[in-house]
Amino acid sequence: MVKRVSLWDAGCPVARSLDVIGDWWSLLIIRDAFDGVRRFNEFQTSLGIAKGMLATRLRDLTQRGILETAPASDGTAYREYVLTEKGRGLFLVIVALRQWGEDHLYRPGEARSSLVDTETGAPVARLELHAENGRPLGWSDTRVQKSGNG
Amino acid sequence: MVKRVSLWDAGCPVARSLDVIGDWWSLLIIRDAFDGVRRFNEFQTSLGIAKGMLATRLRDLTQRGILETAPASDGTAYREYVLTEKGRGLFLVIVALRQWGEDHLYRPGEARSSLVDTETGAPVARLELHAENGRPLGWSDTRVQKSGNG
DNA sequence: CAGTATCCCCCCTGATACTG
DNA sequence: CAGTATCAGGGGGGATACTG
Repeated sequence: MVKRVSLWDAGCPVARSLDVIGDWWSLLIIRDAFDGVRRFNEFQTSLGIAKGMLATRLRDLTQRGILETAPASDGTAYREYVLTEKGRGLFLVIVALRQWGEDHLYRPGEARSSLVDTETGAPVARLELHAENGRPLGWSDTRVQKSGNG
Repeated sequence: MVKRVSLWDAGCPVARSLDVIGDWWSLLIIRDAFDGVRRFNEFQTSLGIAKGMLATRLRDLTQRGILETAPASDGTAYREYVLTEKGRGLFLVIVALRQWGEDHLYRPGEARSSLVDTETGAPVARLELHAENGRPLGWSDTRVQKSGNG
């Protein structure tokens, strides 16, 4: 972000997404937002981020339509930061990152958080890609069809 | 990466993943690798990245077990960079980023690449989260169960 | 609590030149 | 082609102080 080189115009949705949220802090802020964090100070202590950086990131994410501010729910004069619908659309990105981390970045038995179905308390099913007809698809079963850059 | 602050130890798989691939260039390199890019120069021209940066990133990703080098398939003395199984595990992260970009970052009719089923040529199905029993799950139907930091 | 303002360093990143 | 080496800059990012 505030990118020296922008791949926005490359015609690849992956690059364009990264242009918007592809920096270290943004996705962590968004992750916290999904976990119910709403206040400036909550983000700050949760992430250990410098206040100035946090203010900048919060402002950027708001300008990009990923967060929006709302009056504080506790009646104080402060703002709260909540995900917009566009921001909530990033849920699967977070889930995919979580799944990969669980798969490849932990030693067996090492403590970690997990995502569960609120209704049953059971872990959610693994994320999978499918074809139109429901057939499971691996990376080698797909191809990027270019109308611009892939 | 080469992070001043590391959230590796926070017990959150999302943070740990971002610690490994959470910078601008890494995911773009990985995206290219999924698209069949293998050679140093291919990456360089495809991304417009500086050679020094590319060399560093390639080395980092290799050290982290996401890429590995192989002898050039054309018989030259050079190396090729290919995804390991761990690297291929990032497929769904790329797909999720692509889907979000398509959903929220393009004007109607704007040219962009898309992911299709090689066998049928049809676009892949939308990525979705499900419960153990197959019920579709939205972000509000889930909860992060902490055993560490969420 | 929720920021803004300031200072400052370091490293990310690009550009260029050089080597095998 | 596939890198390595070196230089230079800009801004990401932390720390601290200040304000409402």
